[in-house]
Parts: sequence; C-alpha cells; structure tokens
Amino acid sequence: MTSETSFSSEPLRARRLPLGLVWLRRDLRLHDHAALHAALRVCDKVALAFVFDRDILDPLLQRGLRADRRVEFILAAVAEIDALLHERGAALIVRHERAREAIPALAAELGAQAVFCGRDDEPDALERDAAVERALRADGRDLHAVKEHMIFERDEVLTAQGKPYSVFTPYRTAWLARYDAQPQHPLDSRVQPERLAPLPARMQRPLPTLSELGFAPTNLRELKLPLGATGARELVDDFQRRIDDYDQARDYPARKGPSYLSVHLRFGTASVRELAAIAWARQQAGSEGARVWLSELVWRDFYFQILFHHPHVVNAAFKPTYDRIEWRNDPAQYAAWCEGRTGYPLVDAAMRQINETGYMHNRLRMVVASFLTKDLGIDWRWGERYFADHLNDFDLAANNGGWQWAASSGCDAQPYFRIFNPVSQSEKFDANGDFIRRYVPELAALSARDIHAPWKAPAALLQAAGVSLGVTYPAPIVRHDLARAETLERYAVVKGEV
DNA sequence: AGAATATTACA
DNA sequence: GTAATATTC
Repeated sequence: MTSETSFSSEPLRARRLPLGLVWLRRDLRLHDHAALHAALRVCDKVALAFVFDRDILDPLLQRGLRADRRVEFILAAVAEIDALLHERGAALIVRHERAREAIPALAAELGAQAVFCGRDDEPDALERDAAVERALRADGRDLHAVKEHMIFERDEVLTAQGKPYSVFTPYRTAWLARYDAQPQHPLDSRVQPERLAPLPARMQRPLPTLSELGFAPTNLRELKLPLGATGARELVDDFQRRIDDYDQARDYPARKGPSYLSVHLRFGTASVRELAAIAWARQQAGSEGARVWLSELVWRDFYFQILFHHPHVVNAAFKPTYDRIEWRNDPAQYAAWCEGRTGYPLVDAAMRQINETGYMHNRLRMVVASFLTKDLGIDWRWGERYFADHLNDFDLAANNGGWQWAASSGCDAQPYFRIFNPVSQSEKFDANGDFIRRYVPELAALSARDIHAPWKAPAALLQAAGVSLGVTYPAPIVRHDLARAETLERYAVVKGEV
C-alpha cells in the first residue's frame, strides 16, 4: 500500500485504466465514497466487492461469539448496496474468504489493473493491506488506499514542531484551523450504469446468509436500529433537528441527546465528511450543540491519529509507568460487571444496555469504565475487550483511547486520582432514575431518592418497592469509599512519574 | 470528561 | 448552621 498521506490522482490521470476494483471495508455506502470517487477518476469501468473476512470472523466464532449484531448490520448494508447496483444492471461481489487472498484473486479474475480502498490505520489492517498490495504487485496490479473515514489523518494535524499531538485541546484547535482553511467536502462518487463492469456469470452468486457465514441471529431487527445507508440518512435527518440541543442533552442517558450515528460512522453507512460539514455550518451559525458535537468528530480523528503514531497502545499503556499497576482482577467481580449485577444501579443499567442492544450511552461508558478500573481494580484491557466484543460501534482506536482515558494510563487521560463516584454520577445524570428503571426493572418502584443507592434506603421503603437486597437485586459488590482508597494506593506506583 | 475534605463567607 | 470556594487526592 502506498504510504503517502493522501491519494493523489495526478500520476494516474495521465494513463487511464480500463478497470478498477473498489474494495469496500468500513465504507459501506455508494455516495460520497472516497475509494469509488478515486476509481471513477482514473478507470473507465469499476467493479465493487466486499469480503466477509475469515481472518476477522473466524476468531470470533472460535471464541464462541456466534451472535454478533455487527455481522447482521454489515449484511444489511451490503445487501442495500447490492440492490442499488442491481438497479443499474450490476451487482456487488461478495465473498466469504480471507480478504488477503480473495482480493488479489478477484482482481485477477476480473482483470482489474488496480484495487481502490479506504485507508485503515489499525495495525492488523495495515498488515493485511500490505500483504494484499504485495500479492497485487506480484501480479502487476496496484493498490490505492485513500483517506476515507476520517477528516484529518496521520500527519495532517501536527504541532508547530512537526510532531503529533498527544493532548486533545490543542489538537482540536489545530484541527479546526485546518478545517477552516481546508474543509473536506463530500466527494462525487455517482456512478452511471455504463461505468459498472459487467460481471461474468460465474462471478455472480447470491449474497451469503447469516447462517452461511456461521453466525446466529440476534435481536438487531427488534431494536429498530435504522440499517444501511438509508437508515443512516434517517438518523442524520433526525439528529439535524436535535443538534442544537446536543450540548445540554448529551450527558443524560434517559434523554434522546446523542446522534446515535456512531455505528454508521463505524461502518461508513454515514459519511464523516458530510457530517462534519453539517456540524461546521451549524457551529458557524452559532450553535453550541453543533460545536460540542463537532468536537466528538475531532476526538475520533484524535484517537485514530494516536493509534497510528503509537500502535503500542493496543496492548500496553500509552504511559509505560501505568503498566506497573498490579490489578486485582477478580474473575467473579468481572463477571458481575459484565452481567450488570454489581449492585450499583446505574452501572448495572448501563451494562444491561450494552448487553441487550450493543449500544451504551457515552456518559455511561465513562461510568462503567471508571467502575471496572477504579472500583473493582480490574485491568482496563478486560473492559476494552468486553466492549470490543459487544459494542456495535466498536472501533479499536476510540475504544482503546476511551479505556485508557478512564484508566488514566492514556494520552491526555484524566488524572489517576480522579475517580467517579457511581452514586453521585447517577444522581447527577439520571436524577429521576428513569434510565435505571428502563434497564433494571426490579428497582422500578423505588423513588428517585432511593433508586441510586438502594442499600441506603429504609427497609420499609425497599419492602414496599418489592426490593430485597441480595435476593431480587444484588447488594453492592464493593464499597466505593474503600475501593477508592485502595485505588489511590494501587496507583501510587505512578506517583512522580506521570 | 471528579470527588472528598478543608476552609471561608455570611446568615 | 449552610453555601460557596479552595485544596488535595
């Protein structure tokens, strides 16, 4: 793969290519599509392919994770693209193989001179793409990876000294200045039917079903999560009506404050360029909500950039001293956290939300991450892995950044002595207890005063609400005040070295 | 993107 | 006595 910062069509424009293969990965749409745009600029005809990559899916199956909402989400997005291509007399090529083998083979079978894809800077993806490029090159073909799912990537936003930022606030300032000077406009990737390569009959196969991929059905459809690029469009339209309130609504999990676009950004059913343009325009018009939401897009780029420049964060603390912390790692407490039975209602509600829906409100991600690392003393990597397995919008860079932020081991992390109080977070951000009642129905009859810490409620009120601690709902598995003191001791190894 | 505790301000 | 503010972790 080319290591250049951004795709340059100049050397290619001179010699047009008869056929380009567009390899879809985490850009599952046809509009404002960087790789398709690039292919259309230099190729007479294009073909599009998606690979259910066995190198990614088989390990999930080996670990027993047969029900994965993301596989269904991807299947729906892929089916929509296939249907759109069928309207134009073509089809999406879909394979269930190792991508590193399938893509060079498809390029050869089609006779494509080049493969175009959206760049992915995760370490495994870089390695895979390098292998694909080697295989293509050996066969006289090229791989063109272009910037796709971020606004600014790699070295596009650097300090005055030319070094990558590791603190968010100055990064954002520089990002905004660059965006102002160089807005990243949506790209034209409309494709006329005659530009789509006809597929030989032997290459046309029905889309794989979920069970053919080895996966079991989930509750994704019941969740009414809008799917595919069409679903993303619905969500964008809806969020545009709410974006001005984002800043004051986003912290309250019972409210409809967030955009709910994260999964669509993850799989590219929504375009980050389009969303940034919307937020930028609204910010310029004075919207505080848009300003704050745009910052969330900047966080994405920030963490992509951190992962690219510091790939060691995948397995280790950004700040090496934090690898000296000795975690308690109690498996029973970890299980209680995973299953939403810690006895802290807001923590349990949040964990049940992720388990039941594959989504968790961002405020709650911070609350449960703080609880796991600082109340239970469990290695942040355990939590990171759990989120990786269960979040529909899981993204390595952002997830790792978030967990290391919570564990205080990351770049620009919260100080180690900043420890969330799960009860006061609950009182502050779910004051009425409405979110808790939604996911922890066994506490629903408790009052707003008693629902945040049932163990402190008068026995008579508990009884009246049908709550029996240790029977209908767990007693707290740790005492926060003691856990907090222990954590300060545990983290003392980093003192003076922060 | 905090919380706990000490101190001060003012009734 | 409580509320705002400062300090420490």
